[in-house]
Amino acid sequence: MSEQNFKSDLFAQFARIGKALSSGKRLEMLEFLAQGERSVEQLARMTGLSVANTSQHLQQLRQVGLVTARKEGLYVYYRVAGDGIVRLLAALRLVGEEHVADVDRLVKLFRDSKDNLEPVPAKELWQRVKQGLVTVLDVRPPEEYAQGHIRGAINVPVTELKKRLHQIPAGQEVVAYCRGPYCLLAYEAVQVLRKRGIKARRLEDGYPEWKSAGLPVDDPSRA
Amino acid sequence: MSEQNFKSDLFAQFARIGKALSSGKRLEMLEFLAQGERSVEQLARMTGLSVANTSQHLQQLRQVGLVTARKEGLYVYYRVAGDGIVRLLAALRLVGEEHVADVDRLVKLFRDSKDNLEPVPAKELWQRVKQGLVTVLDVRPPEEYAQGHIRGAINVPVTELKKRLHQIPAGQEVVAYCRGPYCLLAYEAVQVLRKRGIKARRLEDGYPEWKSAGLPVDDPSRA
DNA sequence: GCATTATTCAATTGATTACTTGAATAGTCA
DNA sequence: TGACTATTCAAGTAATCAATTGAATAATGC
Repeated sequence: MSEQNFKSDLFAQFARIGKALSSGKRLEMLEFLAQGERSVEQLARMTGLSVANTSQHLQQLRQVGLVTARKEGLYVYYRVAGDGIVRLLAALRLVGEEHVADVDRLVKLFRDSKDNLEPVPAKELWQRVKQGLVTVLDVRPPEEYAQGHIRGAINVPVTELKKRLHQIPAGQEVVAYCRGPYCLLAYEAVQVLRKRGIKARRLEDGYPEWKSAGLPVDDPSRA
Repeated sequence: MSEQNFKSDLFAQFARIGKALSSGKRLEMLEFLAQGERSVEQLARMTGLSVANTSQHLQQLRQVGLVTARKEGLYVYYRVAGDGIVRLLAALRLVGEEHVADVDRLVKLFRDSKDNLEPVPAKELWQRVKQGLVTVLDVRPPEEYAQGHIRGAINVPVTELKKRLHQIPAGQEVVAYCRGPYCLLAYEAVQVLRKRGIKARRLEDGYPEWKSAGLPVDDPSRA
């Protein structure tokens, strides 16, 4: 095989991955799947697409190896194929934020409409967790928490936060996190906590980024 | 703006970048541009596309901010918009190698057909350069060398290597590098050097990856 | 001004894509 | 077994994309 053929064949393969990333709906699905596995119906509900359409998008993702599927009973559960995919999505996000004006505009609009004070970078958080200085609060739904979470985090979904405030250890700063940098759950949680006089900040990114950075997690599927 | 709208708008923007990466020819161009700036005609020759077609691909890349253009006289020179793009390409390559069976097959075929002994990782190379233990050899054409190269590297294009062997310091190991992990120039150089009894290896990646990793370069455009 | 050159624009072609609809498959539960 | 469910498949439509072709821009040198 000549170098020219090798190269164009190879780039054609990489382009298949690019094509899989060329749909906003597929990106949404990937981001959701980065939390843990999901059935087709869950993904359809979440993206607002028809089930058949969702299934077809998932098969495109599967064909290029970005997700894998597992059948259990009537349900087919999809999950991202590895941490490399989360890192690819992060690189895509970074390029978007740096070079696409519209992304910058949207993110600014989003951040300005929220309380964006003091997001905590992942590494700083882990330092402080090791020293026992901080309570890590996972505000995602219990199903997502159950599929893996930051080591030592406690789970109080944002929907139940007001009722379950007593579960938050007093006298210590709280850092809340959720699905990723564009997930609103942690913003909400921080607002709720601060209104009640609890010192609270949010993690800069979310669980998938934490995990793909190799930071400590509790992941029952690997235990 | 509701969270749902925000998210779909945002992912639609990221999808535009994915779409730009969904063509093998565009990926080839990006990889070539990662070496330094290039005119439209150079890129057309290099990809085997017509000039008009090349121009249109470049405009797609420009629209999503992956490349920028600069006009000088009759020529328009394109370049990648930042190091983040090189890292995005690297993440794409990694996912391809890990999850796409065809990529793995192609790469194996390619590597097996070449002498692939002992590629040197970038960080190891820089350790040894600092200690003065190794000669770094840039075997790309002088134009590419002139646009930036590994700090301290000497430039002998692979085409002239046999004639200019005397320029290689004797008694010291040589590490050759070129454009990237799928570039053949360094393989060739290693073969030539070894045939003449010079201890030689190749760098694992190429110049763009070295630079985007923040390792030291000599880059006249920043001087 | 005029010819030349690099690049871009505009219109056209055939191929590919997203989504819908309705039917087929495979597994569960009574 | 038969009713029911989640998922996938297959066919059709409208929209989008890659590449070609020929003309239009802009910069250079005479």
